[in-house]
Amino acid sequence: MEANVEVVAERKCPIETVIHIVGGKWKPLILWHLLDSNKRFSELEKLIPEVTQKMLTQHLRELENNRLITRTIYPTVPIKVDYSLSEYGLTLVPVLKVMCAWGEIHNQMNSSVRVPARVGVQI
Amino acid sequence: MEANVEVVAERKCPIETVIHIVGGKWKPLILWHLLDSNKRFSELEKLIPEVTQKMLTQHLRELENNRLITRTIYPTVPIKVDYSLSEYGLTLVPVLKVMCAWGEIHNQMNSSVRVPARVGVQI
DNA sequence: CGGGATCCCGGATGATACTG
DNA sequence: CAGTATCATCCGGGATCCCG
Repeated sequence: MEANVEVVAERKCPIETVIHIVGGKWKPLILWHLLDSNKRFSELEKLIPEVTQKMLTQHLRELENNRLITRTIYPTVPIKVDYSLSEYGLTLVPVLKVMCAWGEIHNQMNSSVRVPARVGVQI
Repeated sequence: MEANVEVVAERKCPIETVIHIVGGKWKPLILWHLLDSNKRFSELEKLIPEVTQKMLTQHLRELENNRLITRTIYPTVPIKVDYSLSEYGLTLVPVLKVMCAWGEIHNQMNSSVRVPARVGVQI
């Protein structure tokens, strides 16, 4: 990671902005767990067993750089770090809730119905 | 694309579902434009000049398979096809709106403020 | 404990040419 | 017009090892 500032590309479509910010493979889960309470690095590892350390670190960094989460370092030995939603991150919560609600409905629909693809209306 | 039904993976976090559905590189833009009105394939190409035909087709197919959009074929010569939000797709609109609203605010913030990355609170 | 540094793969994306 | 087919490329993500 060369530059210390993230280049915020010009996104004409604000939806893309949101996708870019919460769209990483593990970011929804991370935010999901932080929604509950602050979490240490090792706690997140346990809560999301499939994630590798590298990806957890990387996604936490991105969320941090986007100011959604706060990283607090306790310079004890051994070191302790915990992550929490920032004030700004909290403003995203309603958005996440709405997404969740729709996602749940969609999941339910698709658990019962197999999607018949490519129907293709003809006129 | 082998199977004609999409395997809907078990997603514990509904946010991931939404990301999966609208998170393709070009999907937000496509939906964005369809939000306005029905669009023909060639219209979408003009509205999103950077997309290749292949990717436009692919993402339209995925949106169609997820039932968010409807593909209507007019077998004229030359053929005419147009895409529109389906009824189900319309249920996603409020979600998109909320995402848009937050995304716009975030974009404005980041257009004026350069993000100072990795502040790292110490205690 | 909480990472960083490297190497690597596969799927996502792109470029180009062709077609019903 | 609205795609499909093929080949090339890029990059997110994983595996592994190392470090203060």
